Amino acid sequence: MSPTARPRSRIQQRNRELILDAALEVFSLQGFRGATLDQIAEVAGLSKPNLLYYFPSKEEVHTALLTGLLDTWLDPLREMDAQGEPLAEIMGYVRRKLDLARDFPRESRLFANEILQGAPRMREAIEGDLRRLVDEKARVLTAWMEEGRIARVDPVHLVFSIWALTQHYADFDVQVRAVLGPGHDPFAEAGGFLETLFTRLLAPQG
Amino acid sequence: MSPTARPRSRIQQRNRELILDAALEVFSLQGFRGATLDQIAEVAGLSKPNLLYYFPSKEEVHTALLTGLLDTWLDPLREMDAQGEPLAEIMGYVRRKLDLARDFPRESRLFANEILQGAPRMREAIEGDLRRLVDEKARVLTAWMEEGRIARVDPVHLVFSIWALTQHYADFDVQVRAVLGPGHDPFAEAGGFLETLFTRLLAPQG
DNA sequence: GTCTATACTCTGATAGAC
DNA sequence: GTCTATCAGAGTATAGAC
Repeated sequence: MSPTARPRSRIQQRNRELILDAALEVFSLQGFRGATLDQIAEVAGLSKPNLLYYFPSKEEVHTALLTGLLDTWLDPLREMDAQGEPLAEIMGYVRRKLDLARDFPRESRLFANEILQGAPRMREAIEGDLRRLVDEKARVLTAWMEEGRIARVDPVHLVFSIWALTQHYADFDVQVRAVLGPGHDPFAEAGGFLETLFTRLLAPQG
Repeated sequence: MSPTARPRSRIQQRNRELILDAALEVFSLQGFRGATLDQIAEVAGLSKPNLLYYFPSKEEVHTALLTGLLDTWLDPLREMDAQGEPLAEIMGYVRRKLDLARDFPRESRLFANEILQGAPRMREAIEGDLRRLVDEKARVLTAWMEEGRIARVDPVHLVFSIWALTQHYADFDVQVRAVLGPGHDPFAEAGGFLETLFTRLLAPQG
């Protein structure tokens, strides 16, 4: 009666999750080459050979993390609906992307590391799925602009700006907190700031 | 007729520059731990022992790169003049920061790597010099807002947004070019987009 | 499934000839 | 100043006992 597609014992399932969580922690901070199986095994609370019982190699652990990451990362953009109210749809996207950065900062840094290094393990996905989705949504944005429902601006760079502004709070978290000092909630403040920014940028021009 | 005063010094100077340039190339793509002296030596066109003749350790090469990097990175903000015309001063800052990202993408990625990893070798500078400068300029921005010369917005997050939007084009260059496709000049387009963005964000409200 | 022991490669750094 | 040779330690991965 188990609904799991690939039957694994609870122990296997649990240890795989422990390893992937530990790997996310280490890879996101050190990059692929900078991370070591020793570090990952220690964070996971397993021995190194035991880790290699679950994954055949370091590369495979990394691949398991990247697989699906891009999808998760792009879901908020997919949800932007051409039939909805333009400004509300865009602000909803910004909101979802910022929430993702707040709730999954390690995933954001893993992605940032991969791109910084020239996307050696994600090039294909970026030139394929990512590009197609952005092109599609850029057409939606362009249509809204031509209908006069939002102000005109380069639609692709608009998407870039949403990525840059939201991911900055996850990837540069250390810097953001150091500059703000204690007693601040960076993501809460960012939410208000970004709402102001995109409202003023996109408000239909008189 | 002028005899070379210190010929050895000139060779040293040249090789040090070769090494630092190669190290910038490798560290900016691989991070500190991911980079190897072999890679750096090969890019520099020297042997590994010869590299270590000029710098006593891998750590010293990295430190030599980071020293002064923050200053270079903050100079454009330092130049923002409280006595100038507010919008022109801010746009000048955006322009200078974007030019820096375009002309020194490796330095930008080196910095990004350092922050992503939790700023283990720059924490002090970030909590000190960086924070002080941002606080100072935030007061300038706040004064301009209170005088009604630019629209109100959180001044520190305004600075964050300038960093995020300009550095994105250097750090995520691979992704930007993959999405735009051939026949684009990302930095030229970004210049126009950012001018529009900050003009609309900061135009004094009616 | 998990462990100890270990093979083998890579990496940072040093010694010493020229 | 630059090279070859080399060391010690770290790192990935495997063998095999339990």
